[in-house]
Amino acid sequence: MKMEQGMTADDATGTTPKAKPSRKNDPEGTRQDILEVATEEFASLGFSGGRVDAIAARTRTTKRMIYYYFGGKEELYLAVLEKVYGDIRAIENRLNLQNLDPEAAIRALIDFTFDYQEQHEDFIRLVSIENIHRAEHMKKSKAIANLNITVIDTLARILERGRAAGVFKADIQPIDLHLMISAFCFFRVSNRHTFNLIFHQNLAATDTRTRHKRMIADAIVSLLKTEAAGT
Amino acid sequence: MKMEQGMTADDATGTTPKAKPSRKNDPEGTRQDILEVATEEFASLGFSGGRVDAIAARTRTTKRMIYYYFGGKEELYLAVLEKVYGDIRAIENRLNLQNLDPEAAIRALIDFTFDYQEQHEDFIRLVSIENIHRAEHMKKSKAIANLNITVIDTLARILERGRAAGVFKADIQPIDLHLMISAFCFFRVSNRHTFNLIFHQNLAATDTRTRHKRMIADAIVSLLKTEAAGT
DNA sequence: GAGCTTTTTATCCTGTTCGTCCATTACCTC
DNA sequence: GAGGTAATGGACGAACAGGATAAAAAGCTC
Repeated sequence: MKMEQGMTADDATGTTPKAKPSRKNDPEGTRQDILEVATEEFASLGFSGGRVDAIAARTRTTKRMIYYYFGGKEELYLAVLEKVYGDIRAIENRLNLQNLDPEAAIRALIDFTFDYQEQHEDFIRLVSIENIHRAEHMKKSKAIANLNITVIDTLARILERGRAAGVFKADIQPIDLHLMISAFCFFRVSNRHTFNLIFHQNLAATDTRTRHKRMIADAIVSLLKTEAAGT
Repeated sequence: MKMEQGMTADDATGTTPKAKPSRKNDPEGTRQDILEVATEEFASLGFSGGRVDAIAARTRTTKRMIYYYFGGKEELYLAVLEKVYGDIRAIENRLNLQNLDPEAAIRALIDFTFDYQEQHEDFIRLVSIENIHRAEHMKKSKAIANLNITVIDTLARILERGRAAGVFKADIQPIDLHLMISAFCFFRVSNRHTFNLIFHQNLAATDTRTRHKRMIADAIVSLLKTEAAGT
């Protein structure tokens, strides 16, 4: 005979008179708990590879609660995506680079992007995963569509100041610049495993990291300072 | 009553006297057929998302053949990986850039990389997928480990010539340079979907493509020509 | 064409996986 | 504390997915 949770000592016919465990309701807590575990699961195994049962098992609650709070596997995955995107945008929006001189501002922005991507592998993985799915889940998200994107604006202002000051000569669009910066920082993390395997390098090593950070910053800055050559 | 394949006209009790279809054996053909369909399936849906049954259905043969020729889902996936990696390396190895002047050689290499990635989305997707799996499948592949990688060597020689000629002043390692080029070309394709969605751009558009190609080439070249600034 | 191996087809099996049903307990309001 | 709503737990089910079994046809060698 098993001692069930929720039984009172009186109910128990066994010889272990335990105090009633007495369940505590914690809606917001369970929600967060599920969301955190789900983030790890999906970031680690992808949407198809992630298992609802596995998530439930590592939660302090049960699978039923996932469906109660999120509706289903896909909605849970979407909630995860919205959370991680919300996080990075929130931080980006707090960046204040307008009191630095243009080159310093660009370097600071690259510095931030580089470090953030390096430290948030889960984010990188989730974005990669979502691209494998051709962003089909993200397309359904109103939260992500309404995210306030300030990086492009920030970049535009820096570029403008740089051109006005005569330091930046190249005619580069803010979005393209953002793409170039993101590409490098992202790729180092996202493609780390195959790259390490094929080229016998360790992209996670500290010295490699600092070298790469300087390289991408130098590349961007020298691009901006160089007059367009024309093709 | 159904008319079954393999029935002779005599066996058929129906009124349609068909000639015996008579099966043809085509081992290599079947193998290739499976491999091609599997490439599409895995590139499109990932390893976990890809379905053995779905592959079999789009093949002119049956699921049993997949197990007969490849052993299982994972081995089939590995065969796909080995094929696409083999393809790109084979082409890379045929590049001949040593009779171009250093800058032209670098630009030609970037041109090739850019176009290849742009045109082989399946390759990009499979590499992304494999990175989500932390390259655990690739690690098991002897074929990929033994691939002859010449890009780094090619780059090293170009850099050397450039430095000797006094055109390239920066002290950049070949692998790092390859990383930077790959990162940009790869990211444009791999992260196309989320990028388009968030920044309302179309990274697949032709004008965007040519603009980006020039930008990455300019960035690399100006990096190489610039003296290291130091931090 | 006999005998053997290779290639192919059709059917079945078992564990997994997402999702649901139903009952129970906590919490809040009056 | 009565009664209603929110939150929770555990077990069940139906579809699916990877793989295995058995047997037959094709092709090769002598």
